[in-house]
Amino acid sequence: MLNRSYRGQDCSIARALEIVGERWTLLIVRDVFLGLQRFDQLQASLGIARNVLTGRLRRLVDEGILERRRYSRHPARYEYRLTEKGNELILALAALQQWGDKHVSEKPPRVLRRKRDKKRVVAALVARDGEVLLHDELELAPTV
Amino acid sequence: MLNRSYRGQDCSIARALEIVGERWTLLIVRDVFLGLQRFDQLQASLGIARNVLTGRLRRLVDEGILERRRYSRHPARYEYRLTEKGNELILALAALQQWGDKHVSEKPPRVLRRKRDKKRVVAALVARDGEVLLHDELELAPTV
DNA sequence: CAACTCAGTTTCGTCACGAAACCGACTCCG
DNA sequence: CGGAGTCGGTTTCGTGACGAAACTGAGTTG
Repeated sequence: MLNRSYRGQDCSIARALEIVGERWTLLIVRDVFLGLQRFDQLQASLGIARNVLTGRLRRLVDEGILERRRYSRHPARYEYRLTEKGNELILALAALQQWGDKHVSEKPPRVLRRKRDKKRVVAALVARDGEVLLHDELELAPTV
Repeated sequence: MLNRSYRGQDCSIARALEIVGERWTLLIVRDVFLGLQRFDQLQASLGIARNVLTGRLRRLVDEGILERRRYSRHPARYEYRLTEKGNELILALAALQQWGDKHVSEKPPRVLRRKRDKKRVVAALVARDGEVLLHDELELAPTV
């Protein structure tokens, strides 16, 4: 996906995709969440071209999704961490993962768990009373 | 994003993004969910090049996310509907929207509501006991 | 019968991407 | 003390996806 904007779209989905909708970007966030934090680790894991990785990391840092921190001077070496803003993308990743598990993967290779007791965790749409909803009970309404 | 695959990635997120991670694709799904179902409506709403829209719609139909149905013969005219598989992407869209609402939009232009009582609905990560979780309580574990 | 609608297709130039080589600072090994 | 290796990139170059706009063809409307 290009970094071009979706001009004329007054929509949070479009705004979000302008930032994280480029090719590779969400996979980089996934890998950093999984613990890969250095340039060469990411490059090896993703098989992404190095110049493209450079660009994506720079963009993610500019947008406040990743934080670039030096873990060694002499020589200067850097690693990337998720910021709070970056961590909040986990929900979207989980939703995509669940959809992929159900519709395109044979066997889900990874599952999301609660650390405390290792019980499975799912992404869902919930009302304030805790009810989990299906799509036909939903509507997307403009705010007035 | 290109329609090229993320080769060598055994990951449902990557699998999902191979299908819906191309530029425009998720915005098309959003618009169809909002009720825009004809070629020219989508083209006008998105400002997408017509040849690109043609390709995206074809791909979405091939993948079973949209269904192309004739609503008029003489002249033959078609509209696009979400399949069940397509409807299940709403959760991922909602997650992206929420992230965009919080981090990049000034005022959320649209909200997700329960049809029945118009109460707000949110995407969240929930354990089986109904507890809503934050990212630091989560881990992504390989299935054995 | 001319203008308009709808759902595309064709053409063409540009720009983002992928591959691979290169670079500079530093460390490790013999 | 010299050569290989590591890390985090940058540079170069060819290809292919995209954007813009014109065109098409079947049918409808005034």
